[in-house]
Amino acid sequence: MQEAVEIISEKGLNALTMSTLSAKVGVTEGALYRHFSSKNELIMDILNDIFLETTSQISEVNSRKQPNVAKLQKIMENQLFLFKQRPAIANLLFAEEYFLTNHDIKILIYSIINTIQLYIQEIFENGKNNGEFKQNLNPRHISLMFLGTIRMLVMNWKLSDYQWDLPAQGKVFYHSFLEIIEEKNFNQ
Amino acid sequence: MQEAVEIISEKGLNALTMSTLSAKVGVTEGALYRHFSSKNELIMDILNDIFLETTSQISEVNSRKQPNVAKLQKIMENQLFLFKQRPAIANLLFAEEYFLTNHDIKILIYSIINTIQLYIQEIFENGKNNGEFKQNLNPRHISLMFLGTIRMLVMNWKLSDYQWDLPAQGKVFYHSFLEIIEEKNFNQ
DNA sequence: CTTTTGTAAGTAAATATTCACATACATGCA
DNA sequence: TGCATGTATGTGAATATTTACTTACAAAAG
Repeated sequence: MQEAVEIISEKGLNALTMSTLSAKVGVTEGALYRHFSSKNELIMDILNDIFLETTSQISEVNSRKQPNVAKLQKIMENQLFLFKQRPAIANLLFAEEYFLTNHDIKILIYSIINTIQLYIQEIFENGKNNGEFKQNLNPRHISLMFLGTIRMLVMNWKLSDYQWDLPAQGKVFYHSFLEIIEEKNFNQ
Repeated sequence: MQEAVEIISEKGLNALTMSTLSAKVGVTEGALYRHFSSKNELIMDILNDIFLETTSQISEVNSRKQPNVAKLQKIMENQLFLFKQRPAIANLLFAEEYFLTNHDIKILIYSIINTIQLYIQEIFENGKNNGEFKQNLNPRHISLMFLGTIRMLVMNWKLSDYQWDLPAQGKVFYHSFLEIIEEKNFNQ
């Protein structure tokens, strides 16, 4: 699974075939089928790992005793750092198109993104009740905008051939984002 | 090219092969090569059409004598309507992952998205100078957020199997978006 | 009679998956 | 300790299918 993630990170989803994977691992293709009943199962196992890793990271941040503004920043930071370290994660999470014909994988990606979105929505709800964020925010909408911004950032990053630092740019964007959603009169 | 777009709309990018296309058009595969030297050329020709169509639509809106708030709404409306009518356009524009290994196509997609982004950035700049939008907006950042929101919306729509109306939801989102960027004291 | 457009039948390479067979290793039993 | 047995893991070769693309030849059209 690690080697598969590496292939995707380096050469994209299309490059992940049972042949290239077996070559990279150093076994024959048949050996792979001792551990995964199909290529789809392999991909779904990887996605499940990403699911666990991402959600545990987010829920850890979520449980902290911090302002919601700080939580949000930390989540964005973590996520972009993850993408920087292992671009395959972004490749997989942003590849609905690729798995259009594969129902199970599509559903899995959907539930991952959905779960993340709900976590973030919760932060916006709390921050709104808190008085940290403006009262006219729609938590659901703003959480989707937040994720959309991250996605757009990652897309630009990929299309630029990873020429600039993703987490650093993320920070800049986060401040722009905060600028428009934060309640200025808020005092801790 | 029309038939190709239809295949992508109905069954996704993976379903577009020279074989399926020739069957749909009603000719042999060889005949396709009388008109397109390669599959990549076919895709790039389609992308170029989308480029022209989209940018001409946007620049038409841009040239109107309207508040920038209205321009922005019209552009979002047009774009989502386009995606609704021909989902292939969204499939193609949001498939960087798919074309990761194909440099020319990647560049083309990049330049399309970039051009659109710049158009929108201009609207934000004008609206800011105008007093329509808040003065603390970063036009570049906010335009990417705007596009990211559209993209997220389309992604959710696709993952939901097109079960809800994209332009209608877009309208709702646009109002949420406006809520946070609009200068409330602005009078035409 | 030359150019365009088509066909029919091929190509080689790549794809995921399967098969019969081999090896390694741990466990249980004499 | 020595041997048998079962299970996990590997090999190597083959499978059928699909892929983009090509080629030799024919009709059609200006």
